[in-house]
Amino acid sequence: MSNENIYNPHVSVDCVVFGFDGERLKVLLIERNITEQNELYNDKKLPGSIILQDENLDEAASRVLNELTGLKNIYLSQFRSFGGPDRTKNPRDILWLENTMQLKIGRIVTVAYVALIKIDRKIQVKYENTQANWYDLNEMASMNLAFDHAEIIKKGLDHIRHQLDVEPHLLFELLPKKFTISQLRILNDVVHQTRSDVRNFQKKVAQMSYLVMLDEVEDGVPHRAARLYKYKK
Amino acid sequence: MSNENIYNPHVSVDCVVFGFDGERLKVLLIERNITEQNELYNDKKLPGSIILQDENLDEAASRVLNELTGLKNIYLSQFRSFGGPDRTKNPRDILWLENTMQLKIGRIVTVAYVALIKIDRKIQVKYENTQANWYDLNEMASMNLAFDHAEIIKKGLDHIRHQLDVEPHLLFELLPKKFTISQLRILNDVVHQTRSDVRNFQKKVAQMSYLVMLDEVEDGVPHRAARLYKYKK
DNA sequence: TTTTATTATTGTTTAAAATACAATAAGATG
DNA sequence: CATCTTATTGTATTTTAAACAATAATAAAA
Repeated sequence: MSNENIYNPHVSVDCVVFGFDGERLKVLLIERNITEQNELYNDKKLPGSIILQDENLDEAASRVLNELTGLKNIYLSQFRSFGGPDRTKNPRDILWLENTMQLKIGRIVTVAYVALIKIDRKIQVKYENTQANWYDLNEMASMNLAFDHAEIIKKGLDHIRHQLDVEPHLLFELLPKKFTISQLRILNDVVHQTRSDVRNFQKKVAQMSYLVMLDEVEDGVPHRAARLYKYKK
Repeated sequence: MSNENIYNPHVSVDCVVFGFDGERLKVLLIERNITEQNELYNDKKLPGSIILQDENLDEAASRVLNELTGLKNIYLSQFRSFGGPDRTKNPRDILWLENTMQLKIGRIVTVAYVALIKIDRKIQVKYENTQANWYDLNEMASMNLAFDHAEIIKKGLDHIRHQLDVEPHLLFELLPKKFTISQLRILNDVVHQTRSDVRNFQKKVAQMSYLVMLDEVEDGVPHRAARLYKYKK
């Protein structure tokens, strides 16, 4: 079809965008509505799409994430590709793809990216009928996800856990600009699946020269307010 | 062309296979001979090729590596994809692809794999005109490599360095079945780009319950022979 | 104002791991 | 037997990680 000149329908990108709500890790998903035999069916998918012919993979990921969520200047990092011949075999997915893309779709190899962002960033959808929302990672099991997106999310989570071991500074991408040491500790524990000691954690933090204590405390808590810090590399 | 039914000419796999010769890390490359305007031109490429339509990525990597090197039962692990629209723009590469594949080739996204193997494994090429050899990683800079294979090798090396931090047991894939502690230490230093202390390393080794001391010593050295060990998980 | 409840903040002791450092033993060769 | 080369081994020190609880600050309730 004519779109083949613009799109490369054999390769796509998908973005696994993580956020942190103060207690748990969340992932950003797009609502998908499919009418199948006059029944409205609703499920979720990762922000992703096929690439353009004249576009490298990183550019494609940034573009697609922006088109579907309005997010800009997000540091996306490629972590894995998924390309089994069966990943585009679900009739519901095929139907949706052909409706959305106006293209005959065969096998698609997708290149997956992860990003860590502050959960309060504004999500602004550009197309009607599209909606993007944060979902709890613990609820993935009971959620209807398109294609092999459940597997992609799981692998993405594995990847950031490793990545945050290697580059601990990336943690601060998930926190608000001003945060308390408790927030940092809870996030750290969620990511590493540990329960760290409050005093020992404080000691570690004291050695982080890139952590700047502010002259402010948190607001709106019904008890003693904690001091705020910011990250400065 | 008719091969499109069998091959998926938009996606390929490439294998970065590492070996260790006792002193340095090596990578396995395929010789490539191209006749260009009656001039014979010689360079190297990674073992890799486009995938089949009905084949997942891991299977494709195993198949292609076997076809080009005779290696079987190699643990290949995917580490990154490369898909810039310019990666198949070199006329020499285009010519070679179309001659070899009998296909009109456009843009190809390649999914790259790494493997660690014992350098004494038999390499047996199945096609005439093809040859596979080990090359020193330190000589990459002065070597003619096809496509973006220089970059892929560099990223592959980065990847195994990280991977070996996380799973140190993978080191033993690179050593012969029986090895000395010196060999293990030198390999470890090459991989981590360190110079470890002989005594401290011995101490670490003593705690590795999966290292079995054999009742044998190395052979053919013009000085005191070192004891041999084997790895047993 | 006082009491109560809730979370914030802070040190010390002990155990484990990493580092620095060199003398002696074993075997090969002439 | 003397010499050369590499293998093998221990101790002291520093650094890092882990275990463990009392007091301070503030908000809310009495």
